[in-house]
Amino acid sequence: MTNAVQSYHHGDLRSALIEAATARLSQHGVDSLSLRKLAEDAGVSRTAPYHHFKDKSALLSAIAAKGFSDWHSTAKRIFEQEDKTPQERFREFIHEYIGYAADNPEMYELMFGRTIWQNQAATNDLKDVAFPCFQFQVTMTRYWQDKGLLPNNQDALRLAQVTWGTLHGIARLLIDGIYADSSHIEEMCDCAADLFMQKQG
Amino acid sequence: MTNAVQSYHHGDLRSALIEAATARLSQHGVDSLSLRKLAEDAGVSRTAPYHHFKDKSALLSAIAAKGFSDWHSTAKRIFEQEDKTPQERFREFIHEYIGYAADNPEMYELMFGRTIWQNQAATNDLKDVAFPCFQFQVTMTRYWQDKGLLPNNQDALRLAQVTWGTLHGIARLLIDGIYADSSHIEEMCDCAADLFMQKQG
DNA sequence: CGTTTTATCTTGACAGTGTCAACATAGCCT
DNA sequence: AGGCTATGTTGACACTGTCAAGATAAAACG
Repeated sequence: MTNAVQSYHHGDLRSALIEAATARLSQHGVDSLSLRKLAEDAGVSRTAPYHHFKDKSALLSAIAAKGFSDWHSTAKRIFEQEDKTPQERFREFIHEYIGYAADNPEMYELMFGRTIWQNQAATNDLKDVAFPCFQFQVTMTRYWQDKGLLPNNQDALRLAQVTWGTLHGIARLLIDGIYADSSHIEEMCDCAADLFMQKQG
Repeated sequence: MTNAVQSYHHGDLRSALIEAATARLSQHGVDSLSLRKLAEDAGVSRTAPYHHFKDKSALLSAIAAKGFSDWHSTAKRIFEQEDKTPQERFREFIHEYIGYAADNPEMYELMFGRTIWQNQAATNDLKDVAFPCFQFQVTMTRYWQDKGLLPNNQDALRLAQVTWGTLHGIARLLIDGIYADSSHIEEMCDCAADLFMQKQG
């Protein structure tokens, strides 16, 4: 694609690396993602990436950051649909969340996996994108509490952690292939939604 | 410990490897767990482990199997306390589940992480121990439905997947350090329990 | 008992990996 | 024009999982 003249300086290696990494990620998974292969994909030597990313973790964080940015947009779009009832939006959000995870398992694994979060390894750039995304979960939760969909006697932050935890847990059970397969995704989502909104039937 | 005479044949290398691995696991994490180091710990050459485990994944599966076995016992013990009400046991189970994950993060990560489950990599030995453990979750769910703690209009399997998913998700958010820290574990557990048992107050 | 089979352990080797150090190039600024 | 700095290069190191081929000891068998 961007292969005009093979010059000493690549021109936009950083973007090329992220692009190559994203492609490889969705096809072969996060585990088979090596800096050396990415460098080769970009037509550059093994250690060139180190001039754009501190280490492998930093590259992965950059990819995940883009994922969070995308998901944040999707979440907002769903939440701000004025023509639908809060309950409709709530259900849609659940289905979309699980659907996103099921459709992009490797990206989800990267975004919410321990690889980039453990040992405080998360880049500041990553946190800057991810934290607002988490915060939005709390904002939505508070809204649904106000609308009477979720119990009002619970702290919004705790409730957000629990409801999000539920979605996260279901997503991971699906993705990791643990006692749940993708043939019953919709039923699981509905079951979760029903459970949250018990009082409202 | 088991270091009598340094003979050509170790004697019980398989157990020694699992023991060394379990120790290293809890201290340094699953990522820094190499067959070579384990072999060295056991005072044996690099490739000796291959006579007891097909590959690295098989060794990890063996460790996880022990974890499942232990957890299954704990779950049963909690569930079968005749002197406590179903509701008390339900709450205790939630707290114990999250507590186990928080106290043994590396073991939990191994047991429920993608490392040993992805690509159908799970050993039959592992499945033989893990599946009854999953099934027990369904059994308990059905019981709690009968006792009126959980909604009776839901399929037990789906409900088990959702409730377990919740615990799993909370555990992972905690372990991976994503927008939740260990200082509010109890509150999160209570919030989850309240949410599940809404109708019953 | 001696012999043979089998389980176990060894060294050697290979293809990978992330990452550092030292050096090369080229574009930019003064 | 000259130097600074961003970017790219090769070389090297320590580490990984895993296979192949040979060594040893214990167990099985005649």
